[in-house]
Amino acid sequence: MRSVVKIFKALSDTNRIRILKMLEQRSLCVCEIREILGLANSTVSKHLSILRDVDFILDSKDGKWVEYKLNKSRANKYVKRLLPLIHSWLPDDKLIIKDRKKLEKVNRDIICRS
Amino acid sequence: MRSVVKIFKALSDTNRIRILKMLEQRSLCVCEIREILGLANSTVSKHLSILRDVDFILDSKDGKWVEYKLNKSRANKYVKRLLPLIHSWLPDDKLIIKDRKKLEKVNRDIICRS
DNA sequence: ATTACATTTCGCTAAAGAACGAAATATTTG
DNA sequence: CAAATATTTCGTTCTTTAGCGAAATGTAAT
Repeated sequence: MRSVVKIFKALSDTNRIRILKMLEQRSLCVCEIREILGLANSTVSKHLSILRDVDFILDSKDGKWVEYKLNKSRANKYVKRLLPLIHSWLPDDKLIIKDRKKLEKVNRDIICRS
Repeated sequence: MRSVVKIFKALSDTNRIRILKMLEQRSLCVCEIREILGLANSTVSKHLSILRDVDFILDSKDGKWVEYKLNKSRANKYVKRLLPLIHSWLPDDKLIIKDRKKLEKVNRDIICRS
């Protein structure tokens, strides 16, 4: 029960949904996400830890960056079902489309100076 | 976007999940749910309005009671996908099983005196 | 090893959400 | 119509959560 509620809580925030939809396009580091969402680094890091805690995303080291990507492993029974649903939803959402446009131009070597 | 987040928010509360799982068994009025959850009438009513607002449940009049039931109409694209998932989840949850046991004995003609 | 820099943790503030009781609103039945 | 009762709305309190900046941590490259 606790874990189900926790999963839904993780999904009940606009910025976390935006993050998941961005990660459908490609892996991203914290500062790239910060740039697109327009939030503080610490806030983005918190959102990512919430998503990671319920197995929606995985992290790995890439040079000085931490790469975040969707967890497609199908190991978590809830994530396995919910990720495809989210993937199929919001195809025409203005905000999501705008995020994806920005995503095409973002280059972590340029924008990452905190 | 707003509606997706709202749907997930509606699902991110233990008592609302308990209500949905109870309604899988049968239709219920507010005071029956109040009895099983052990919450105030007004609190239960609020939870029900949140679930109804996102189309998870429907209400109808039955004598002096308002009957709540799951919305199985498949009209809402999000509800259509999520209700079956929730139905398949938590089959062994202690709390859910206990709720269902109580449900078998609950009689609205007896317990509904507020 | 020192510097640079990406990320996380910490402490705080402001907004949102869950809970209650009491008052208001039906609605049924005498 | 009046009394009874089921439900909703309102106002309040307490807890949780999102957000920030600053400090701490960790890693890479000079």
